Amino acid sequence: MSDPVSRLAEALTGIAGAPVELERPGDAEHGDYATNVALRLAPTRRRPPLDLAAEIAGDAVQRGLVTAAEPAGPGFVNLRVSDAWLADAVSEIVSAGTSFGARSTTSPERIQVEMVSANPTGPLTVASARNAAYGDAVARLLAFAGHLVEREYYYNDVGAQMERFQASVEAVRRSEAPPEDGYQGEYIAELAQLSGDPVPAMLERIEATLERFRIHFDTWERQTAVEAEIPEAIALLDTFEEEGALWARTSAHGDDKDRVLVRSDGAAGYFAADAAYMRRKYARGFDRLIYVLGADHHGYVGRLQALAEMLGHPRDSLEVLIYQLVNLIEEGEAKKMSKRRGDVVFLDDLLDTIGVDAARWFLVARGHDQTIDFDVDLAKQRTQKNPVYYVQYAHARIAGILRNAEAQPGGTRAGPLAIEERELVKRLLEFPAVAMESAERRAPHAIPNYAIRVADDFHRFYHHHRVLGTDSEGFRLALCAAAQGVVSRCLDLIGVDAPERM
RNA sequence: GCGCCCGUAGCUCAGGGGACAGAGCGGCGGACUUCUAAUCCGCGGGUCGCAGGUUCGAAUCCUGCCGGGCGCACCA
Repeated sequence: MSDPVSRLAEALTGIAGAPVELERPGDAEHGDYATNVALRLAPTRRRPPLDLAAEIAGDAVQRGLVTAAEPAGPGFVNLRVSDAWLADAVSEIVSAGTSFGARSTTSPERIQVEMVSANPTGPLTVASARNAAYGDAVARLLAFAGHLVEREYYYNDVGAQMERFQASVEAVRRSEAPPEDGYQGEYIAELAQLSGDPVPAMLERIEATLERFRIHFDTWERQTAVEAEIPEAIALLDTFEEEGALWARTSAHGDDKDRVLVRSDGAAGYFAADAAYMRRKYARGFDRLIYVLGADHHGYVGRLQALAEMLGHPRDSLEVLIYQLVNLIEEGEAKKMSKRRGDVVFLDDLLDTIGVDAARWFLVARGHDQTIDFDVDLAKQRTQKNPVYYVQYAHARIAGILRNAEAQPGGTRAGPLAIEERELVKRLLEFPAVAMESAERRAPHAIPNYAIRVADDFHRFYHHHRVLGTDSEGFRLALCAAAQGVVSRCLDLIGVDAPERM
């Protein structure tokens, strides 16, 4: 896939003889684009950077790639593109439509993203919501980049936690107090109204919440189904017996220590289920497995990678994406959330309060390596200040213009492009690189960040220039259409609506 | 003790080798006969935790230290 900027970079690469990356200088004096290729090349070419820069600049202008190019600073090449180049770029964005910036990968893979996977012992909390918002945004980015992505939810349908949960519901049904270490909360009482196993009902509720959060899971995997295949998995592993237990020699594959597969009491350990589950995933034909886990699970990375290797798969075909936790702030103090204690914020409550758009934006807009302090009381206020509305507003404004337009986008412009027009076009042209890097780094927060910049440039353009009824109407309509496409794509990549009206 | 993450403006955070470090919020002051003022414009605000190192160049990479968060089960 190509776009105007990467084609320019490729052409310059041909001139320089080394990969050229174009950046947008912070200072307008430095032109539209700049490259540091001369600085990088200087040591190996044994020439002063500025000489090289001058040479590259000269060639670039001579070959008509840019209208101006000059060496600058310690050895940058500053480039200026023509209005015509930018206008052509706008048409290209418009005609590319929804595929602008898409399919950036050169090697499409079949990828499974396993995320959320919260035990069905209660409604989803804001902690799981971050997992969901982050994991789904990564999944969307990967799909946009050209991969085949499936989302999976894994849950325990047996085990101590589940028994406690079921016993808690049973207790309420018998009008008794919940067991010690049991679960409390209104939802337990609600489940007690129904008959039978509360687990399927809880799962239905979780799925409904996730769908409301605009996340659709392709598959749901149960622990019992996975556990049935433990023997097949163990057969593939390097194991040894010690003190009556069966161990996997994960330490030979980079893990800190070996892991128990079968306990001395004969019961299968959790790691055995991990192994069986992973074997099953690979057997289903995925090229890449992505696990989305909270920071409290970062200790799993080593053992999961070891497992992948022991099962005969490349270590890097398995990725564990770790995001930092969401802290609840109450009266200025961080509290660890506990579902059993009941001091949690449920995702549904958050959505009732601030809505899906603000919630998804809020949870994905900061880096996943950054801990989020979630202040319940501030959530509602914060929503009014949420930049998501700033971005959505840009989209709605454009929709309004296009609604009122009688002419079709495209066509000529009158006179030279205004500074606001040039800035907006260049901003839109950044999108393919932003989307690609965001996908490759599994860093979806770059998208909302970029979307703010686009909205910024659009609002500025809007304020300074009228679209309809001007001599440049055709071009400006195309520019609006291009901006609308990029904004709506950005919002879609993080699961936020792009409203036609606000 | 060991491992992972974080420390950038009053607050919340971007920036992950390049040219004077950015945004939002908050503060102050301006702009609506207009395609949506949920907008725009201006002002103020920073020893990029500390100390070394690598480099032509470090907020960015390396080492150590300080501070904060999260983990280190034959639990699930």
